[in-house]
Amino acid sequence: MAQTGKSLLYLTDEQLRKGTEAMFFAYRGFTADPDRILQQHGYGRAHHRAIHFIHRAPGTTVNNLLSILGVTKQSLNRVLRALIADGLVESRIGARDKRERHLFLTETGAELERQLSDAQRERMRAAYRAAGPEAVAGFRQVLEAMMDPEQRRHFQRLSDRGV
Amino acid sequence: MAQTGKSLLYLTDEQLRKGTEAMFFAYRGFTADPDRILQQHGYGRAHHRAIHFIHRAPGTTVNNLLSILGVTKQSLNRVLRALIADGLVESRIGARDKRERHLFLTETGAELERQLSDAQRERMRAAYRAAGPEAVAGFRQVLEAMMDPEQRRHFQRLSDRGV
DNA sequence: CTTGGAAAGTCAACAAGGCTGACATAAGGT
DNA sequence: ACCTTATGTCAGCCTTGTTGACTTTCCAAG
Repeated sequence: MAQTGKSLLYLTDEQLRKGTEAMFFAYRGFTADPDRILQQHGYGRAHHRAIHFIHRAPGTTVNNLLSILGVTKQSLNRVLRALIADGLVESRIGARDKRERHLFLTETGAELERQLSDAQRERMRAAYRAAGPEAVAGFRQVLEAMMDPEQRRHFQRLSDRGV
Repeated sequence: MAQTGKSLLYLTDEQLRKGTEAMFFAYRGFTADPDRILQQHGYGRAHHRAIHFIHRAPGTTVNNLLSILGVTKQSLNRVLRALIADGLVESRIGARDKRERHLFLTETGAELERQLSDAQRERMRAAYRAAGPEAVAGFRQVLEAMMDPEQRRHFQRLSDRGV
């Protein structure tokens, strides 16, 4: 908005490189806490992602989850099979379209989700608090601009439900 | 700075959840371009990381690289072996301490590094430009606050050399 | 000068989680 | 009746992470 007349020093290669390195190191921190919890349960990040988005969009179909996660159905299926077998996820046959499976977290699944999101939220909260509200707004703006259009659609669709 | 009297609405669980999802989707975009290039060369992200940090800190030792990347030496060694065999990385025995290997990019390695960082930088530049300088400052603040202390030390040490 | 320990490399084995390809089943739509 | 879609599953492969065990090289302290 008010950037046009300003210095463009923030677009130097050096600044951009710092941004990429910050992303790299921050993402490691971002996943560190959940990773520890998941390991105790014999799960990995793939399970976390499935659990997270099933929690966020209960009753989502497998196909929808596939397009959010951007993996193959074989890959997702392996993860879902484990979560269903362990009683964390329930798969219900669709009422209208009986080919579809609608996915839900069981109480056990919701419990693990809570553990994982609590841990991740705490780090996020600390970072947010340390940086302040304006920084957080900027953080989100840049991240959103960095997404591929399809990913941005998913992100915004999820946000719209939640706000 | 000026946040103390402000609304704390930016620290709600909903805002924090959006932050985590933004990180997830943005990181996918962040790695998408280099991933495509790497695939053409038969490499993966592990190779990219090695190449990036060898470029950033030419002559770094294997041990130093290990602690930046946070993987095991066996894992890194596999990657380095391939890069050395393919003539992208050169490993020179230390002058002072001959046990150490100092790592450098060859001209071929530097060429690939340029390709990769050009691609990644273009996406970063577009995101930065779209978001504006204040947003970028906030972006970096939040990311830095999200890092583990050890990762932050690495990040800052690299930044200090470069600025 | 010997010896302990650090730095590095290597081999083997394993697991997670991506991928492709092929195929089966069920059910909706034309 | 036929085609397509949604899902699941089997088999096999790759990358990249892990642990454990072992060797070689070499600095440095005793």
